[in-house]
Amino acid sequence: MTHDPLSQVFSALADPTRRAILARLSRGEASVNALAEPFEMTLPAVSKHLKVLEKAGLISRSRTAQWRPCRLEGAPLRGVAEWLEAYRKFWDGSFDRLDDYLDDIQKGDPDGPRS
Amino acid sequence: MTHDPLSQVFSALADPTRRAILARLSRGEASVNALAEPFEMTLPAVSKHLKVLEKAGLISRSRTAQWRPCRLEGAPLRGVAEWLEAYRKFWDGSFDRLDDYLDDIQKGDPDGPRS
DNA sequence: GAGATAACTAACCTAGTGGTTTAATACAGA
DNA sequence: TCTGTATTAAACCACTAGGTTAGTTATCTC
Repeated sequence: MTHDPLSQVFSALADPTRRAILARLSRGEASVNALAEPFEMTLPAVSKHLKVLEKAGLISRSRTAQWRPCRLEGAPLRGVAEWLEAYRKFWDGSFDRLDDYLDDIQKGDPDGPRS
Repeated sequence: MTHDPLSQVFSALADPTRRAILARLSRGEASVNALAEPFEMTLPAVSKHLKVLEKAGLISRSRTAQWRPCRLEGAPLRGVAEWLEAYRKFWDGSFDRLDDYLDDIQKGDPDGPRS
């Protein structure tokens, strides 16, 4: 895997188990055991997922006795949001009519539909 | 690996070459050769990246003679935006985190912070 | 100190990814 | 029909990812 930050974040999010972990953490800190409970897989597997999330900056871990509670860190998602914003016009329905209009008046544009 | 749509989209976006291809396509349709030109890698490698993007629904391909022009399809990004929106309060400083957090606790939604 | 509990590491397996080279396919034009 | 161009397919390789089991470390409690 390429290790530029955005790629790491996208890669971390490309797994439903890890997204479920983030969803759980969005409701508050949780221990590894608590996070692993809903899944069929073993604890080391969950531990690996957590390491992926941690390397992407999406979670942080503190230490309380033998527990290492995980906390959601949303900051990397800002990069995703910024990347996504550049493409908003390609998926946001409220732009559809504008796109149609531009397509209409730009028929035959050699550089493409929206150059 | 996982074949749920959102995972496929995130996975497709987790590669800088593929994101660069999307950036290029955001300025209009392009042939495979044109898309491959900025990269060091061989043409079959680019062709594979395009296949990944196509399976994720992020591009479509038409046929004009021996050319297979690619076009950006933004629809799958809406799913990303919706997923991301649920976490906005964790990265957008303009949100009042405590209020949102309390709202979510009261809803007791198990699937995510705001879904 | 002796368990019990929480979490991690190590070693391993299978399958997938990203790249290559070489060969095949599809089409345009002379 | 032959040739050049655009693109994909096949076979292969090194590396990574996601999972397992078994063993280790850290800490609490008795």
